Amino acid sequence: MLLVANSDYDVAVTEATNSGAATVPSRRGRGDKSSPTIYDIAKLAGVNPSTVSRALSKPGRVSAKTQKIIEDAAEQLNYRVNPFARALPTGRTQTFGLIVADITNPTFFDIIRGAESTGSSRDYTLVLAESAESADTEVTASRRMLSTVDGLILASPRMDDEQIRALAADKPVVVINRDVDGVPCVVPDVTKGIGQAVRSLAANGHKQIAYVAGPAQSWMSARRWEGVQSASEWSKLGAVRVESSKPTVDGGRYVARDILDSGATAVITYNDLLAIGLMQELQAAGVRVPDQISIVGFDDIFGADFTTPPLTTVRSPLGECGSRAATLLLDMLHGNEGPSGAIHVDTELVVRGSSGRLLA
Amino acid sequence: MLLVANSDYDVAVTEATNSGAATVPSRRGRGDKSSPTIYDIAKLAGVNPSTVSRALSKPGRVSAKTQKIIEDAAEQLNYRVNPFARALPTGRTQTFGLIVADITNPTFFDIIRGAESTGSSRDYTLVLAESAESADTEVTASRRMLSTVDGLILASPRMDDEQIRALAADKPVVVINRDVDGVPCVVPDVTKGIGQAVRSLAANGHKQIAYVAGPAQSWMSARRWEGVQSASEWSKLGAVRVESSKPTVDGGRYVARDILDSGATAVITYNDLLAIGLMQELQAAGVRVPDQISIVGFDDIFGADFTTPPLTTVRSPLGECGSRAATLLLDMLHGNEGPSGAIHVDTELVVRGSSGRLLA
DNA sequence: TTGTATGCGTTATCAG
DNA sequence: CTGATAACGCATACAA
Repeated sequence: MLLVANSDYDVAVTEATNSGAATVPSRRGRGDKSSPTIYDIAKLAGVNPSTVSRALSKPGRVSAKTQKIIEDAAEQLNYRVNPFARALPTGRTQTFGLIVADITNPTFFDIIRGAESTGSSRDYTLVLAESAESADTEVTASRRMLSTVDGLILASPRMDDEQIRALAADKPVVVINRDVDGVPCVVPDVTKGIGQAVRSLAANGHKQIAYVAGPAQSWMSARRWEGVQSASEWSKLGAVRVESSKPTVDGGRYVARDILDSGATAVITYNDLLAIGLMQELQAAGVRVPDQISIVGFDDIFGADFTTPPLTTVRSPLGECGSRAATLLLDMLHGNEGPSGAIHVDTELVVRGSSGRLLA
Repeated sequence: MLLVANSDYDVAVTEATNSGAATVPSRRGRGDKSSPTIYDIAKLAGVNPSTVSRALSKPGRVSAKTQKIIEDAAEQLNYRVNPFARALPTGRTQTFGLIVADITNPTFFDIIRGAESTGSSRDYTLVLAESAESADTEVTASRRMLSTVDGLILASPRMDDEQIRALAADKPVVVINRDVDGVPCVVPDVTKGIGQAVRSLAANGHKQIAYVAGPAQSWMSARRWEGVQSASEWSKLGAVRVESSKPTVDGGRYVARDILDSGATAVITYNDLLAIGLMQELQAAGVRVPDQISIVGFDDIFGADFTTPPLTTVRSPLGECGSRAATLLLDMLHGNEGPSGAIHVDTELVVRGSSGRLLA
């Protein structure tokens, strides 16, 4: 399990000047080593610990005067709340979870980033776990995590709708990259991006286009295939679907043969990794990209522009998805009701060098 | 803050069969909603809660018979310890921290991965935080985190030695990618990899080689420059140092002009990002790689082989560094003394297409 | 508005 | 080997 620490959660500190000698405020009872508690503050401020607790957690439930006294004392002692002690009586942990299929997959990277940064800006700590691409470990990881966090974000979950709803019944849950009925979702609308991609391809003389599919259980892969089909129909292009073994660079390499056999002159892949592997293999076989075959990836991950030619891709605003999911979740944690339908974010085509005019 | 969840920390569960109807074991006093505690187990097992605690935490401090009874009861109730409640009296959190400069930097990715996986295998949860490349936020983040975790790993820290030692005085600390006196360190030994790189360059006819430096505060960048210097001397090559504005792809682009002006025909960069940006810019200017200029990166990050030609690079075993740092830290947490000197791991040259024979 | 008393789930100390 | 009981640090009903 991995946890991303937010940066707040303690009283502002102006580093009490190391003034003179022995005025070190005496710590608690036993071994000096431990950090100050609300009891120390209470003693120093001349109030009851419970008042300190109120002053530091709830705002405005204490007189402005004592509020200031307490804050000053806290600052002077360099006080920080003990998150564990706080979590015990309240049940709230100021923490939310995010489950991804693979921590090292750059696709999830931006999601993580987005979720952690908006979480952090609202004093929440992100707890991260990966499912190792397995639906089973995904549900166990979720279950386990749910007992430790205040809410949960599921990114491209592989488990089935019913299991997701079961989790959502326990604590607030938000899903990314998939539309689950009855559960708040943030899902990129692929139609715009795919539409742009297919029209661009058509304008460049392509007649037959192939879609390299992702994992069978991937809800998103299905949506993307649908998008490619309908856009192709609209643009009067033929569209064929080619299966991949796994959504990785290697998976892209393995699929090169099938692409060649398909007769397509342009291909859209489920994700950028597949596109990169495919392009490498094609080029290694002497196929010129984009002169002979145009390649369009999906997501615009880190490194998509490292290739030669740089990869044309349908950018999915992963960072925004993570960020909006976190916002949604945090709002729910603060009493707001989740939205009824799914929240859609736009995708857009990023034209780089791997797609272009078909040369006879 | 980000936290990577480990996968254990609960009693094995065999999913009590949904046998019949109303035999749901009654939960605690009030609202049914909460999870079972050791009190529930105690009641069900007919023993005292404290005995349950002993049976579940310490091994062998309870009779084999009651041990089994308790474990069975725990399993039946689907019991999981409450980490917060446990942390309170013990101070131990089964958690360790990792501070990196930038979560999205692929260099740290493998470190994170390595640390989290070996941590997880020993029932520890990784807490991750980033310093946003600032020494100041780095030390505050470390301080804050130190109060929440059992130990800390610092990856490529920017703060100065004294601050690191101060942290290490509080709780176990391990440093990666830097040698700090008096603190356990895991640092790649660059001499081997750089030696291989320079000899390979020399063998390919290069006479003058440039090093593109990283951030001024980077301890590692200094070591790498030293390595390049001494290896060049040994191979009778000239070596010049070129400064970069920032250790990113863009930083690499900006430095292209200086490289051309330097007269070097081969360049080794502080990291792969710089190498990739440099290569892109050079190629855009019509320079052929590696025919006219050879480029060697550092680290072998994700995407280093996406480029054309694929990047030759000195691989730094980042994953192993993270893993060994975690092992070290966890050992220290379990009473073992930290090693006296730094632990060194080897680097090695990965020859790909961006380096080769110099064509007149 | 503030103080008092109690509980959160677990471990640790002491008896028995 | 096991049971009672007091912390751990904080929050909260309730009383003042």
